[in-house]
Amino acid sequence: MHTTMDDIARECGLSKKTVSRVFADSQSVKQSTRDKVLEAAKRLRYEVNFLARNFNTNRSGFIGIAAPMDALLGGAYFAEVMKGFRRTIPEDSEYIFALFDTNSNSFNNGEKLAKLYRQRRVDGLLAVAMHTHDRFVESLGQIGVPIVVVGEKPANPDACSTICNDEKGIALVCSHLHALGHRRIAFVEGPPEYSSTSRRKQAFVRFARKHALDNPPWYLHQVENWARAGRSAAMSLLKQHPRPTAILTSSDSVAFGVIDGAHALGLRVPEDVSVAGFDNETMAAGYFPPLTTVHQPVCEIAEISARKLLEALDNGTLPAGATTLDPHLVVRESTGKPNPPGRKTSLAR
Amino acid sequence: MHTTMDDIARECGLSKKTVSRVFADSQSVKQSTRDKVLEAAKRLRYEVNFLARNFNTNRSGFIGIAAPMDALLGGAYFAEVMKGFRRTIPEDSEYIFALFDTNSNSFNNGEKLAKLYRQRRVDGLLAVAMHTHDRFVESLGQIGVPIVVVGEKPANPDACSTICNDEKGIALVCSHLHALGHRRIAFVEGPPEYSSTSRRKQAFVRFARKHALDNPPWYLHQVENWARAGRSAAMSLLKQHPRPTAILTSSDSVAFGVIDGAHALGLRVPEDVSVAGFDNETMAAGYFPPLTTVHQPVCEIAEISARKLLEALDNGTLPAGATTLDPHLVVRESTGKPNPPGRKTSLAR
DNA sequence: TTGTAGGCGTTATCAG
DNA sequence: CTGATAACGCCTACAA
Repeated sequence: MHTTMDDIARECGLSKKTVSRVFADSQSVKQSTRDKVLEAAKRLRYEVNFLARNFNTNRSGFIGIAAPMDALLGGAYFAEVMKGFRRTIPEDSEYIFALFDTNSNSFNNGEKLAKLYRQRRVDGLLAVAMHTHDRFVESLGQIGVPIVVVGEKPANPDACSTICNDEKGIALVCSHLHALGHRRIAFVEGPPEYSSTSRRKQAFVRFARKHALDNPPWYLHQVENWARAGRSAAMSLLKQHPRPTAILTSSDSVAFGVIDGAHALGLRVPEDVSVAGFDNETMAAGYFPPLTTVHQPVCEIAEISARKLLEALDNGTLPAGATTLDPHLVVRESTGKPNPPGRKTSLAR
Repeated sequence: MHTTMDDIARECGLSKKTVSRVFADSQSVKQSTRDKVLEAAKRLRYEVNFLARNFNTNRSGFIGIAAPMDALLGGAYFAEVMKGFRRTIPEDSEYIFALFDTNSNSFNNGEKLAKLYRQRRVDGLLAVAMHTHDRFVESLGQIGVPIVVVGEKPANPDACSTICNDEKGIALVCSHLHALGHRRIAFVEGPPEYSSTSRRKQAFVRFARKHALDNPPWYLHQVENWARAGRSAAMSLLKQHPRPTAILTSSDSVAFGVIDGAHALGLRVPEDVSVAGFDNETMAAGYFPPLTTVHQPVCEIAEISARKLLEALDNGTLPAGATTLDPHLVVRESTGKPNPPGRKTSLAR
């Protein structure tokens, strides 16, 4: 059927093993022999049979990308992540990417992923946008699958992950708002399915304590889902007295909603209330007003994750714990000085 | 190292083959034997070694998705396509998706894809957003790789593809504009890298001829790239005399630019000029004004493509030619009646 | 319903 | 630098 190494060997009057060496790129082959083999291979249209090679080496050559596809696939986040992956593991490398949806039933308990590994269908895994309730990292750690969690931090401290320094990010925005004169800053926290959400809230709480902000408990608001949740959160926050002069959110998506909510109440952003987000999503720059936010180095996070995995596939050992990358502040037009206390706001009119 | 069928066989006092039958889901195994095997497998944490199975069956179990990743990954189009794929080839099927970037150097000449197949790394291929200059379909047809082109139509009429009925789509918008009273309709054509672009233009030209529209040659405009190209096209079109009363584009992206261009000239849409697009992108509904456009059944196109591939993987034969799905018109606010001839337009003021 | 023998195409071992 | 022989773990014949 297909040409095999045997055919090439016979054609060249060599042993199978020598032919094998040529394609395995081993050094110990005379140049003339190598040329002869390559010529014959070209002539007979020979290609290495990876099914056989993989069987032999016990490696599939596939790297799995595990992610909640429905939520991620249309977004810029995943596009950036993939850019980072592909930059580090290029098309012409020995690896190919395989896609797995973590939202499928069997995934969360780790069953499916454990199978993937025991069945030798993937050599390693990159887990993107892992949810806090996803259990596969634990299941896999036990069987020794190389897995790197991208952008989130699993509960298990030994798990290998690469994340953005959320504490620093929050400190950056908070300091920015504080410097502008804000002392009543509210925080709208997204859903707890991502580990970053709670890290960001905790960082905010620390900042508030440290700088003795005038923050009553109801300035902390947790919202259910991304879409529109920020809007209602803002409306309830902004009806309170005293009203916060700035609202910080754990994600841009929520911040967009907060801005809408403020507008719905007849408040101007940033004149009446400043709003800041986190993530620097594509829409952030084009929003009205353009959103002040924290930029996560998503592409770099992906690159580093992929590099760690590649090294693990070579060495057999994965560095434990989280690598942390610094974000930076992007100041746009949604934040400004708070209204002087005496001045009427548009809401009061 | 890993548990093998031999271990299970020994454990159960059976032959390897019987164990094999259990996992190959063959009927001819006594229930009690089957149970014994499954129990032992569970106890010893046995999983079939797919590397061995694949080697033996000469199938990888991977379906390749070939696409220009940079251009597609952030967009709603790819998300829809993947939704269709995953619906038809679910997570728990025997197949896994592998990703390939058609923009990589080696791809266009078909070398890389042919290799993928000859090396047995993929069983079949789904080509998304194939460019007209991509040559891989031809190269692959020759070696008999099952490949389905999704959403575009390759030059080779024997190639298997699933596309939207562009002729019908154009006829729908054109009729809509014609019924509103438009007789001077211009067409802005996107870049020729997608086969759909030229089909749409040709359909427009046919309509214009058939209905004897008053269309001078300069009403046809080809633009280089999607972003901002529509804008300048509109500005040059709308400065001509007589001015078109409606502008149709071969894609929404271009239509957005056209609207911007009209606005930049101080023209109102649709009062001074109607604008219609094609694709019904996510942004279309939220644009100002909301865009009248043609909705492509992208998800269904992907589903049908995947189904055809699956059948080919079973039967060994791929249906030749293109399957065509009907689009439908989505009338929004960017189209309206043309200005009565005598009335001054805002441009003339 | 179950078992035996052999082969799939590569790489590993160890010898020359 | 090259070669003979033996794995690797499963599946396909065919036989019992």
